[in-house]
Amino acid sequence: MRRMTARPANAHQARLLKLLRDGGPSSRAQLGDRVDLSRSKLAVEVDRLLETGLVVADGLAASRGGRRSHNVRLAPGLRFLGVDIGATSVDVAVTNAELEVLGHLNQPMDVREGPVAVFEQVLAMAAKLRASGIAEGYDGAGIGVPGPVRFPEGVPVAPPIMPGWDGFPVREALSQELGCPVMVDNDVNLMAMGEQHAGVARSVGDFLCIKIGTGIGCGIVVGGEVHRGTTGSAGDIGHIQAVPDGRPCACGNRGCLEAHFSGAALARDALEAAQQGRSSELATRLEANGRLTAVDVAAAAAAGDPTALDLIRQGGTRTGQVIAGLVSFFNPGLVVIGGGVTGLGHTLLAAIRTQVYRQSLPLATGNLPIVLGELGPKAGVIGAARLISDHLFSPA
Amino acid sequence: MRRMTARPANAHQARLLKLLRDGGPSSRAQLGDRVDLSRSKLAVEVDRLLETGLVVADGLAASRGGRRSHNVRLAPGLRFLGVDIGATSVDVAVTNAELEVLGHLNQPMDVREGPVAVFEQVLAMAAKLRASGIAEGYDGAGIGVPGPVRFPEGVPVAPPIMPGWDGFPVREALSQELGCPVMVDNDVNLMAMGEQHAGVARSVGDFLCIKIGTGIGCGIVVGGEVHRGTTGSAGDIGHIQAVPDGRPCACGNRGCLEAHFSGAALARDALEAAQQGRSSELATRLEANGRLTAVDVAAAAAAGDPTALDLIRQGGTRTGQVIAGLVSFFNPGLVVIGGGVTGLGHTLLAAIRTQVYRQSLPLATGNLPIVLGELGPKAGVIGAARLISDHLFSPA
DNA sequence: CTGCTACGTTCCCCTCGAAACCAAATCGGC
DNA sequence: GCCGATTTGGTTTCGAGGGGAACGTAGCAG
Repeated sequence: MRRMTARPANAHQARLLKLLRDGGPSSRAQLGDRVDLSRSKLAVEVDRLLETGLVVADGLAASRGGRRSHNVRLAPGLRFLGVDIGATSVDVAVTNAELEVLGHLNQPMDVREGPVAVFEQVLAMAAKLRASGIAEGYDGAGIGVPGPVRFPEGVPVAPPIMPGWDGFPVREALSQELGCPVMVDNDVNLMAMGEQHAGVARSVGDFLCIKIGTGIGCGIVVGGEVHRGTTGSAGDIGHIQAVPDGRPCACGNRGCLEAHFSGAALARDALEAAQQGRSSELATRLEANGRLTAVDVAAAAAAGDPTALDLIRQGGTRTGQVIAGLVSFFNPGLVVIGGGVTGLGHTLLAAIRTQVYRQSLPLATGNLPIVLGELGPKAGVIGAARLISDHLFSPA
Repeated sequence: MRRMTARPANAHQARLLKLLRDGGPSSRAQLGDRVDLSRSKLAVEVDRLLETGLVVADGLAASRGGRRSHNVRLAPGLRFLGVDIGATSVDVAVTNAELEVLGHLNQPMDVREGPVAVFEQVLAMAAKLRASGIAEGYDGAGIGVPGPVRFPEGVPVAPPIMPGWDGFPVREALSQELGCPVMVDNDVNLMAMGEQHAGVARSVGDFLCIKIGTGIGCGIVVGGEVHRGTTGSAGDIGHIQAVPDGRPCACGNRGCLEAHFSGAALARDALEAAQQGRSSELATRLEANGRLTAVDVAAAAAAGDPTALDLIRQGGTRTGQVIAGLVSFFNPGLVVIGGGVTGLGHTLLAAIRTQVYRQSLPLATGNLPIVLGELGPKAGVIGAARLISDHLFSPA
């Protein structure tokens, strides 16, 4: 099929496209309720969108006591690619224009293999999804990388855990390969956008989204918009000091949060506990798999292993200490916990909550929900799709 | 004279008023360069503003090679009152419409005496300024209080250091007394607005403004706008844990930044040092005045007293630790240090800088100026005047 | 006096919003 | 079951408002 060529001609059309994306098929009347336009102007702009093909008629809606309305919807053939590059795995998904996930693949992969190898993988996965029949092509792609990004250019800058990517023109390269527009952002920001679009953070203006995976980061949403900071490194909380004179960290300092709690730190701690004979549960799993990850700790904790539970609680407490500071500072309306360690579930959440509620000001915590993300691994790819759709659904 | 009765009728007029406020007297052509309006529309709106009396003709400008332009300016008789209520003193200033300070008074006062007593004081100071002839009346007033504020209503909420103020209708009460519109905000936010308007933070979109006075707080500016948080307590960093299991704090926790460094903590430490005979310089000053404040420590440090220098350095290091975390999280383009302890000057600044540059990520600190505010005690009152002018120069 | 430049105003056309108007469905009464 | 009242959705008409360009005006330089 023909790929998306048109772009909204003005802010009104952009607004309408986003309403159709977020609200699904709608009548002109429904659109009119949500946008500040006269009915005549609205009709004109909808007609123009129909002409471009971005929007198509979608039949008559059921009557609600009067004349039935003619629904319109976004072109059903539009397809966005959402890519979430983690430290140790890649997620690729295809969505329609309403950002519903039509297909989703995950593959282990080491980001340190560099952009060329990773892109090969991503392109193969995108091709596989296309081959499965859910997409005839891609109208745009969003991609998240585990490090700071110079957002306007779509280029990673000084990413600690993916040194080979520094300055690599991710946006340009991927756009060339895929033949469609591409936007790049930090993976944590995309997770925040995902939970904002389709998860627990719907209708919350200011919130924090803590992603605990191999590393640890924080998406910051202010007034509905992602805050990226002056150099694109906002939310990089992994190297905030959690323990004075604590463990040495790869960054050169001591006591960084990430050195004390993260997927990587947890795996190290679990290994140590197993080898020192402090946990038979973990030792068994080590013997079975030859290595230990956060998943093993989660399983051991679920089986009631006290050492595993302790590791999780301690990590949660450390994380909670840092979050408590951020909550006092930022006064968010919601804190979302997500990322690979969500499997640790409510043990982790409870430890974090306890610490935050104890340490932050009552005024800031009084009405502050601290919850797990509800989209899991889909948050990142949905956020990525949302990123590119926000871009494409804006005036050219 | 007649007080300001008119308000801008639309967003264009609001924009023009703000341009005249920030840029001083201007010609229609100059305004046209800074606003996206046709020359015809611009002329119409300027004429309407002239009719309302908010704007007046200001003679002809010098020629720049062609026809001379007719300047316009904001009504010269407009007067704003800026009030900055600190924990231990009150600042009151009068500005013209361009927010230039025409008169400024400061008086010691304990905020814990409650709103009624403080208001009496403030009104007396406002009357004194008016009596001096610089104002015939006030067109609006901005007021800063040292605690969280429910911004839309202008009411303090659960302020720790001013318990008698909780829920007191500051905005309404003051508006009644002064007979003009009033806006209320946290004092730290106003300091940030002041430095943004007329100080070091001009033209910086994202910055932090750390105010170290009796307590310690932080104004957060995102995209040029003050971030107040969900419950108005954003920036309340005084109770972030700086020292695990550190000193007990009035808030019930231990190791809060404010318990280890602030005007109050510094005075306590200085007293202890003097009494323990660790500093003859401080002991002399204690004997002379019967008490010690941050000013004494500054003087002792200036005289080379090692204990005083040590106290400042240690405080700066503690503060720097917390700021380092905030910088990693927020990635600002500038950090401004202000408040009562600015007298400690570069000793303090150096300690803060050292700590932040050591602990934060290079990407976040690489191009990050950390500077002292340049407006001193005027920052708060200018910010207050700016707050009310922003309000009055917006469509009703 | 004659260009030249900059400033301000006038005129025309297009856009947009509000309201009247037209169309299509349900509901209720007989 | 028919018919009008009611409700909801969509279209047309009309007038105010705003942008662009042409035009008029005021100062400077030679």
